[in-house]
Amino acid sequence: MLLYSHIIILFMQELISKLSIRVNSHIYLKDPETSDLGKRIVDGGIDLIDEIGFEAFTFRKLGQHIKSPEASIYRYFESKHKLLLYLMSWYWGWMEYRMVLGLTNIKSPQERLNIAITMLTEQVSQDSNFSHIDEVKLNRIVISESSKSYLTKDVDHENKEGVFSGYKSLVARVSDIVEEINPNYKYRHMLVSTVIEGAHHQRYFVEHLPKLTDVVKGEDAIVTFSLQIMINAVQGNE
Amino acid sequence: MLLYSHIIILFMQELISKLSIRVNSHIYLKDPETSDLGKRIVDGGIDLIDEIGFEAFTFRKLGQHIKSPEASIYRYFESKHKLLLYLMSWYWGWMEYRMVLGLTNIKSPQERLNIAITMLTEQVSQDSNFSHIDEVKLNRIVISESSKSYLTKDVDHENKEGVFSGYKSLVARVSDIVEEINPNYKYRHMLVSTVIEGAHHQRYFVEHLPKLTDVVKGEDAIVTFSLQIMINAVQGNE
DNA sequence: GCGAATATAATAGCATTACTATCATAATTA
DNA sequence: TAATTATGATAGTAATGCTATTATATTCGC
Repeated sequence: MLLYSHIIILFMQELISKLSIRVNSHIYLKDPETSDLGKRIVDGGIDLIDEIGFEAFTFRKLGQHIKSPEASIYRYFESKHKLLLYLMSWYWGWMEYRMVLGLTNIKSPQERLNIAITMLTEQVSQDSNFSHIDEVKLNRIVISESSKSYLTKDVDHENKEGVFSGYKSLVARVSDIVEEINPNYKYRHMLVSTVIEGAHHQRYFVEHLPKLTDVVKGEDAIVTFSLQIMINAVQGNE
Repeated sequence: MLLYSHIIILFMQELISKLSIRVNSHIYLKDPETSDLGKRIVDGGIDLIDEIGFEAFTFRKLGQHIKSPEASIYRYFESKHKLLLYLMSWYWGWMEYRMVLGLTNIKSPQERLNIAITMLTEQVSQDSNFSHIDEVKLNRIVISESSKSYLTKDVDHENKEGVFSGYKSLVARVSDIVEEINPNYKYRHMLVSTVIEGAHHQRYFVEHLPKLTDVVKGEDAIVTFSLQIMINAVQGNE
């Protein structure tokens, strides 16, 4: 029986490794998943943004990094901002995928919420199922750069094109679990997006502005804190 | 008696209007409060960043806006990033000042926490006490640009110079109230910074990504939500 | 296997940005 | 009134954020 489920898991992994995360086509000019250069742009982009930060990152530098001309990169992405949107969108798509898998067959909504929030707020480790992308570096980029993907004057236009739908869909999915537990709670989307964004900020603060956070020995304080906030809010008396 | 306190308030306002918010001297090359041009740079900067956003904002455009040469602005601030730091630092200094005033003579720590969180999360209205700065516009800038002031590769260095001390001191002050109410709560700094940042993000979402938040008729949902999170966490059973 | 289409490389160029430098003139201060 | 200091006017430079052009690979249909 144990062996049998093990085989199923292997089969699923085989299946998953051939799947790719779908990213809204308005983000790119040419789908980077369809070519070797495209993948090198994405991988190299993750590498370089993680290393030097989004402000210092340029397509010229990326070109040097992956040994391809700057102009070739522009055939895939209009601007570095669009590349960032691509990375964020890929990340949320990947997260949602993992979450759906992690929640299958879990009946209790309380347990589902626990799993979802833990997944969203814990430190990410490498996922071998999605070949070429380094999820650990990507997670660091999400932590320090994701706000910049929507805090711009183009948000409204980009939002209309659906570039944030991956994130919104994830938030909606978790909010639905909250609703299942307590249909009277009025702020479920607020709660979920606050906890997700909050956890990212706190991870950044731990590294760079420790006075703004709390480090507790022997536990992942950010996960514990996030779970507490969620549970207290959903089961709250008000 | 009522008239007497009214006179005291007028006297205090008179006093305050002559005070100015102290900003860490590492942020500027020359204190903008000391000259007419300096004030025009700050005011015009607030105006223009609010209008076109921080990405599109340049010192050349600011020069045209305030009808002074670009090079003159560089005598006050090294870069537009430093100007942003200045604005954020001023804002937090102003907030802390208002908070201290708003909390004087309030004994109950619960009530103090309520007042502090309401102040920090509600929509800002014009404060005539601090002459030349438009606090409403500045609050919009804090909402949409403040994350960019620390999400850079220079954080650690800038943090060492004390550039973020205004924000940290405010967070510490509110965290102290939390400690007063429940000294066993382990995550007070996390809680406070999450709620402040979270409220800003939620205000942004209401305008631009409404699917990520909840709008409730007849109340300021962001303030209510923030207060609930605080109270639940501090009085939480865990 | 060959020609046609398509993708990439190599190179150039151009307007804007992010500054720095210089010098003249105005305002302040000793 | 001279000396200092602040501002204005103007220039210049390296890097950024692109677009364009042409040449060379690579892939695809037949």
